[in-house]
Amino acid sequence: MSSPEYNAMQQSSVQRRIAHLDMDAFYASVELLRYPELRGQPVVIGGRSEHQPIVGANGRRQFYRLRDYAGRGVITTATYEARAFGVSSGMGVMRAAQLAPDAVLLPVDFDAYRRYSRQFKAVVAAIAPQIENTGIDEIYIDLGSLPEETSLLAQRIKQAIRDATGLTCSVGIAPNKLLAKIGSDLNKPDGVTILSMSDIPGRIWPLPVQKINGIGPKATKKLAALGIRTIAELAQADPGLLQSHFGRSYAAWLRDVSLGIDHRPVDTCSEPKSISRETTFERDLHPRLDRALLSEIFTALCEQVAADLQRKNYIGRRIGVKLRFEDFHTVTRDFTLTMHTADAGQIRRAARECLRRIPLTKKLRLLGVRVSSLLLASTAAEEGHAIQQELPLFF
DNA sequence: TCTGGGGTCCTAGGACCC
DNA sequence: TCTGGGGTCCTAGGACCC
Repeated sequence: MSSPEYNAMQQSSVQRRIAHLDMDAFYASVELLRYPELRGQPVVIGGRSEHQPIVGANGRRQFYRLRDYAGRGVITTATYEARAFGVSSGMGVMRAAQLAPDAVLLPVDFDAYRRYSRQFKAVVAAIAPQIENTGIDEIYIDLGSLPEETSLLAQRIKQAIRDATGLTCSVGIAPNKLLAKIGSDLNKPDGVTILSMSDIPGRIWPLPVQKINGIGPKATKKLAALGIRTIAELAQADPGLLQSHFGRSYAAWLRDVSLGIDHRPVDTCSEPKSISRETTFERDLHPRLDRALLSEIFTALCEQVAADLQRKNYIGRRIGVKLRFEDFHTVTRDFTLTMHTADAGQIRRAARECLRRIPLTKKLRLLGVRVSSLLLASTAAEEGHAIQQELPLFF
């Protein structure tokens, strides 16, 4: 790209000031508040739920170690000490146990993480109210309307979070979400990174393409096959080549992000699109021989989804199921009702119809139930939407 | 010793309608 | 026998994210 073209790109829109705030090793850090004696040790969160620490005869807590674990499950978070052994989130627990057998293993406690999540978001909102939720442990913040100098503002937000929760976070501040997100990762943990468009050649282009939010393992591999490994190489790539391998719209997006271009707004009021529950069985289940158990699990999932909908005040019209077979092949089916519902029985009947359309020839590993095409129940009532009534039992 | 659970967004074909 | 283009909804799958 020629320099005038590049300059034009930089000046093409009004400068925004957007922060991406990412809590450091969030789940693990919350656990360390509860078990401060583990600070400084390799600790991982994950696996199944039976690994609560026990209090020994001497009154001291006894923790499970990774080497004691057998079975399914993945690591959701690892402390930086555990990451030093090569353990990372998404990794199978058994694989992690090979890398760091002495690391402490703790079960996930989502209720606790959600409490801390609400707390840190409330703290930020008191300083900068324009917040987009993007996960339990991260947010985007639109700082545009605040007068304060950028680095002071970042430090003030970080300090307020630390005072209120005892937790640290990393912050990236940039003219758009793409760069803010990359920035928050550049100085982890407990860091602040401020980027402007003029930092792109020096600080963004040397990074590997997978640092871009939206370029995952598949795209990284395809790009590598074309000899493209860094964002600089992506920026220099022939647009025609990219288009022939990735299609027109993804190729155009790749080019934009390689130049640091991203016009997405900070979305401060998003509604959920779907609500689901799924479970991976402790052993693969046979569709016929384990039919009773499967049926029990299936009913429970439908009831949980219905309860989630009701608690969050949503009704949905599209009901879906997800099956994963022993070979990890995954299929989905869904069905659109004529009316919205949050009723467990209605959901179960529709989901049952979906299941009937899947040939069950292999053992099952996972079963899930999903409701989408959601509507806020209160809105629906005001606007007179039809809501599916419970049918008589004999129907 | 494989690979959790909760999501979002995109694509693509077919039905159906104008 | 062959002949449009566009829009929307439904469904299935897949990539990606935390």
